[in-house]
Amino acid sequence: MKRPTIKDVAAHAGVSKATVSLVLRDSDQIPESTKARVRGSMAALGYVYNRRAAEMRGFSSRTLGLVVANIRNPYFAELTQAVEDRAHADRFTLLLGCSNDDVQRQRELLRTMAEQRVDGVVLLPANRTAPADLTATLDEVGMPHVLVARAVPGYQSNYVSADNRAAGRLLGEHLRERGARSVAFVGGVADSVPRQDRIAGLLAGLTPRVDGLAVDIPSERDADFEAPQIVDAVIGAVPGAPDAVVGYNDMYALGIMSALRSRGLEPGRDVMVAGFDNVPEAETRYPGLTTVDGFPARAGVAATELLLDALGGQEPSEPQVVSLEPVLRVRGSTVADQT
Amino acid sequence: MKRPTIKDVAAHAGVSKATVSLVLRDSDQIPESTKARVRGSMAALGYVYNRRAAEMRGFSSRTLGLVVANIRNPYFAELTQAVEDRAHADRFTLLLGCSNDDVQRQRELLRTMAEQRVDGVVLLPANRTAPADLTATLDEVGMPHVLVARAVPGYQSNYVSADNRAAGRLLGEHLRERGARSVAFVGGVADSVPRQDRIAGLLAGLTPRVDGLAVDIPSERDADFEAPQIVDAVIGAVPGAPDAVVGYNDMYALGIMSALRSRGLEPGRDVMVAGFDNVPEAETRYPGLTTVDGFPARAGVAATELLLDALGGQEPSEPQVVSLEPVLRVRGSTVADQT
DNA sequence: CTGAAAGCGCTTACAG
DNA sequence: CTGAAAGCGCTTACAG
Repeated sequence: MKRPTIKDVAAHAGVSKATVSLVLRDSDQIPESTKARVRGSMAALGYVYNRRAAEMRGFSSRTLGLVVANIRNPYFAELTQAVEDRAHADRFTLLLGCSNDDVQRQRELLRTMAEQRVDGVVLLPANRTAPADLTATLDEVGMPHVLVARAVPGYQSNYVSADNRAAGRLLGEHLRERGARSVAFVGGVADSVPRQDRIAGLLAGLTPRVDGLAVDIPSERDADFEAPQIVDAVIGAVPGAPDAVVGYNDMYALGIMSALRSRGLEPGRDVMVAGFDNVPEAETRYPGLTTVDGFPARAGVAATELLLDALGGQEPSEPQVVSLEPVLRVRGSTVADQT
Repeated sequence: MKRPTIKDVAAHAGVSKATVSLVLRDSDQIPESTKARVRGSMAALGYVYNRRAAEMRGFSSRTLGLVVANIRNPYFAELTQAVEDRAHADRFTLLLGCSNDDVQRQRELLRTMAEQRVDGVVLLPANRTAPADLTATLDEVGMPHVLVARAVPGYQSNYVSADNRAAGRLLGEHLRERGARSVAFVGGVADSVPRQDRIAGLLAGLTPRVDGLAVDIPSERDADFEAPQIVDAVIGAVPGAPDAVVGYNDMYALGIMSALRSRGLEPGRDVMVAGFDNVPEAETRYPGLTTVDGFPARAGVAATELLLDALGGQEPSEPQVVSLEPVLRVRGSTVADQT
């Protein structure tokens, strides 16, 4: 029941282990006749290459780690898919971990990945990750890495993200042009960097017409998309409804649209709604959701390529920062006669 | 720049490699004083345990593989998250692969996972997977595995899935009670087993009131949720609209709801809409989407536990089949006065 | 063109 | 209580 090794293959084919190893790498030192015989033995025995044994001779494990906060947000799912695609294209296998925005769990996952000897790791940090967490789990362990989507203030490293401030500004300017006078911001964890950046940009874009948020309702945990309670709060907090409700991301915004409708308010006509990310649903729902594209697939690809580059170089090079220029997608949720 | 090994730790602490190894496993043969000293050396050197080297002495890699068709469907995302959670609880790390419903790519992924020596694999098979594919990539390689969500006809193995036929029947009976006389079925790949089961169950539930589908529009690829074109076809094919449109899954159904609305038809009032899976959005959208709960998280947990059980046993035991009893969730998309 | 030997970083009997 | 030695499945110079 034990798995066959090159030793078994060698015995079966009547050659040495070294020859089998050379056949595995398709070396041109070995004549085709021998290769064919050895390959026949492999097939006959059901031999499977043990990459992890090979790795011990100094080879790369050809695995990358990906730790995400969760995978249920379509933005993260799309990013995950892109990282997997890009890694697969270079024949890397992906180890996946979901931290569920739990810093302790994130630490365990990063540690395990180091023990598994991944070549490097893409990290979408859990909310409230401290720089010291990453120093301990990444730097001290000498694991090449790149952060994506969420910065960790005070921690220097490779980093790929949409420019959240610019994204907020685009949305703010659009809402101002559409005549918004009071704007509510809903969802996201209070102290998260992307949230603060989005709000700061939004306010910059709204000025001078609006000089602050009418309502600002963060959520306890990031994947809490239970918009109904939130919308109650929004509507309750303002005399009449605000002109516009901006979700921390599209998932919140879509929830808000449904909640408004359940109260007889039509998004785009009675209240403007907008989000961030441009998840696929933002386009296909009716009315379409105005949002700022964060290019999750591009972010995933860019992060993976940054990581692969870092693996190539001997010297730990300067931290690279890639900022994706956001693009506004105007749809029916803010302009009633658009789809 | 090379990573420290137990040899380095041993030298630093003035003990033998064997002692370091015993400290790693927290053996009670070693006095606390020695342990403390050795651990101090580990910390000082930044030592990271090399699990893959340890594995070569016959240890498990403590990794599981998960290959899914894609991760963008929230059903699969939820299932993936559940598998990761359950694996993590037993201190297993997950290797993730996305086949994108490409059989060739699925084969590569399974092969890589075998080479990486995962202990076993959970597979959500790509559409059109042939039994021979799995025999070659799983059985001949001796890799413990469990299929989930989609059966591969003619292939015997551990299998976890919702009972799609029962799910279809529940929905069919519900639509019949609601007075449906013509029903369109939309989305999903034509020859997929779950699709055929859902339709068969649906028709059984609709009989005798309805004796066939008014329209049946499969999609080319599984993640094509572009409902607009599909809805055109649905509406174009029937004199007037059909009474009810059933999506192959909730993603199609949600797309249909939006598309209907964009044509001035209100789901639940003018046309009934229903789906399968009960993704989170089905509940939070307005109107809520009537659907049949397929319990993705439970399926993921059950599959992982089946796999972990199979790893424990020496003998390859009889294939286990777990069928999750579906539950109908009635919401506003078929009953206008419900939420 | 192919084989014998050393070594990757661990663990595990077996001595002492 | 701790060390020396063998071995897990590979690869890589080095001989022949």
